[in-house]
Amino acid sequence: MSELLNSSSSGTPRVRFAPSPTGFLHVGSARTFIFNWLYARRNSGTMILRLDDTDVERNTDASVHSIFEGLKWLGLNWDEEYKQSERGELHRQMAEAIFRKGLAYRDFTPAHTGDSERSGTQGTWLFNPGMRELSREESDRRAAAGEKFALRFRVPRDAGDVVRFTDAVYGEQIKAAADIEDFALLRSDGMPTYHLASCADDADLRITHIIRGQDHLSNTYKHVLIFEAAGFTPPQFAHLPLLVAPDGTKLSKRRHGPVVSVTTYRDAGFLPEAFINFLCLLGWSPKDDRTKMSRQELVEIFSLEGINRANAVVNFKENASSNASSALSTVIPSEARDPGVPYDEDTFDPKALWLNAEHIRGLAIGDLSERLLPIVREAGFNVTQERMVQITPLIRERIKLLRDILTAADFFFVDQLPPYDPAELIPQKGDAAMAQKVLTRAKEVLANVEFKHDPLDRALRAAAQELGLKAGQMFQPIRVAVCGRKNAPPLFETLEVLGKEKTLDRIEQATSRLK
RNA sequence: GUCCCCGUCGUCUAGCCUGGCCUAGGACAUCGCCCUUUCACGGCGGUAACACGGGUUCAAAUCCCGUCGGGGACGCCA
Repeated sequence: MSELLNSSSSGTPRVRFAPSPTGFLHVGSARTFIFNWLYARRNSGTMILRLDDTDVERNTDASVHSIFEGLKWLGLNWDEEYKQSERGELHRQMAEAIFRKGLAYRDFTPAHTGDSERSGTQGTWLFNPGMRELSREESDRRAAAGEKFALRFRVPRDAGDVVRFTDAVYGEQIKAAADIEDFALLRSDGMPTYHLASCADDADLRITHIIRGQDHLSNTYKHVLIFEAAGFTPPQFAHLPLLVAPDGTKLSKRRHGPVVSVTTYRDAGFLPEAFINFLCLLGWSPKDDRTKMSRQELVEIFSLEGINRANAVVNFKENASSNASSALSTVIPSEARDPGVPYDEDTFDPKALWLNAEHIRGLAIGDLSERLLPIVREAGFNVTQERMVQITPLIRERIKLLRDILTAADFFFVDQLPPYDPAELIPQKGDAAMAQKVLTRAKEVLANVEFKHDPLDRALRAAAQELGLKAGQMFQPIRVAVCGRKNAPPLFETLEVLGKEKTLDRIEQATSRLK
């Protein structure tokens, strides 16, 4: 019944992402943003970004940058933006209103006292003795005398009192008021706490759906209390299962390293759309067999019903991440990083990698080459756009991360091939002499053939037959001579793109290496 | 310690609400085969899960209870 009233009266949804800028944007936060965004876009709603910067001590500009940077990369936008620190007046007004109704009281207990006694005490702390019962007169007198106090919510204490709400994901939630402590609304310096500020803003901004991490599920009882005390109907809640590390604990930068930071994925060469796709599949399902989905597709099919309740593991390699890439701390701007330190593919969740490769394969050549070009140039190679367009089709199905272009197509970019083991030139069931014979013949043949796929194909196959070799035995030495390794794109296409001059030059060099 | 949440292949998940169509489906990873000039892509196939114990029922992954396991919250942090 209440659900009906709520949804019919709320009009278009208004959702918000409210990070506290105390660190880089991490993957869990990004997912929360995405789910909110998807919900807003799906239902023609409004997406609001609110910086919950109430904690002056811990907020940093760098963190705000990191959040914006991450969201920008993901291509996620928002319609309204607020800073909680600029809305203090609103928060105090709500506190005042609650206090005047007698639903909050002043607590003159000095701050930071409960720490040690709490751990020693059996059972839950509920309130500081003596404060909840203080008469209004005495409370006013002490406040007027300038005594510092925190404002606490007067949680109902009658037997049988309960707080309840319906969560779109976790269903009916009921908790005995006796299990909720008298939480603070205002600190003794007059600043609002998170609970108060958050609720005041959510009410003021007419937020209709609060979609956030499940770590807030038990805070929600307090929020319901605040909303109701201030005379507002609480919004709808939808709590998301947490993203956890392979060890089952909440993702944290300290413990798990850069794999929890969004910019790490960007710098490693993930496609934003693939990364979004991956994140969506953690804790949400389209309920059919689809896995690869475009942003548009996600907007079309996203719904709160598809969210599940169990925590989802981001299956990265813990050791690899903390050792191999600790130097790549995401706090350091990308320019400052050592480009020589490669991202280890093994650190990432294999499904993220696969999805990325899947999205890469789905990209048009022009699009992909445009994304590849800056990476290649940043690595110090001089490559034209035209050339990149030629190379791209040869590696599109061979890379998982954009940065893989650097290792997959290196031989196109350099003048001189890095040293390789001449033994690689020797074909299957052959010897150095055979390799020598192949390369010598190849040189002659290639000197007089048009460097296009079909003529190359015909000429080299014919040469193989002449020499009494299998095609593979013919191609392998040439491939290694030209690419510097056995595993490479198809030979004829490669030769065509590489050109006659470089090809002949490299074969020449290979023959001398064989000696 | 108190309260809350969760528990299907190694991982992400479908199925659970509305018991039978589930000898539990898909995807990634892994293994094998095929395709093939290498690699990759692609195709085909294999290994692999209802945490456990009790109920209820003709019938339980699905409903109930308990146990165990995991996670989260209990701040004048957010």
